[in-house]
Amino acid sequence: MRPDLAELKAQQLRLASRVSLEDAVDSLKVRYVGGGDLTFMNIWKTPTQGLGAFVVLDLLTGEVVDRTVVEDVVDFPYIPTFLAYRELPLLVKAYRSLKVKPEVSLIDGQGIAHPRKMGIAAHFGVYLDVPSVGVAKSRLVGEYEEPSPYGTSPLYLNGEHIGWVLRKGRGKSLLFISPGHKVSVKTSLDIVRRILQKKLPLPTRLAHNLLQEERRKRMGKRS
DNA sequence: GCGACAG
DNA sequence: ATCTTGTCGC
Repeated sequence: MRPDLAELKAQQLRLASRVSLEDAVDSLKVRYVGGGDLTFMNIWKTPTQGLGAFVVLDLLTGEVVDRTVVEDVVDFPYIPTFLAYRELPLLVKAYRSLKVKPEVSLIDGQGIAHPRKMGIAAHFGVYLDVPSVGVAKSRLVGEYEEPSPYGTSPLYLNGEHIGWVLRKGRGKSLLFISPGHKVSVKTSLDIVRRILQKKLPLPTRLAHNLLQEERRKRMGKRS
């Protein structure tokens, strides 16, 4: 598959103009928070079989109220800044199969912390018109000062404050947080801080665990 | 031209 | 992202 990157770039710019950074969610009142993630049967191969998962957590009771795993062929390579074209279809499929929809979705990857302000979390939010937040384990773009242990520092892109870098614990594990859609820069951080567990927000971590579990089940049945 | 580059 | 558990070091 030879993607037309110039065309996709133009599409990202069009979508970026539709992002809203106004809060449709209140970080203190939000009850249902979702986490979405993907895994691949063989990441070295494209196309390959992929699994997508979504978990919805009820912050009031601490219980998981819904979770789904879906499967499909993924036929788009990983190209930096075009991650959504590889992962969004499965993520959307997983989201749509939920019975209980979250009020806000946390997506593995960047929100507006992207060269064209259209990371996968922003793309997801605009595409479905739902609130979303990007949570990445490493940097794509932006400048920041090293956060002190247990601290947070702003992430800037061309002088604009577009997200946060969070350091959990004394090691050097960082978390890059930015709004996707219908969430402000400030609220994106507040939501994540409310549910941070170890290194990742709990719903994201649960989706990740669910996928690893599901992945090895299916690997055994097919080789 | 060179390096950087989410998952 | 995957291969992979316990183990060494601050």
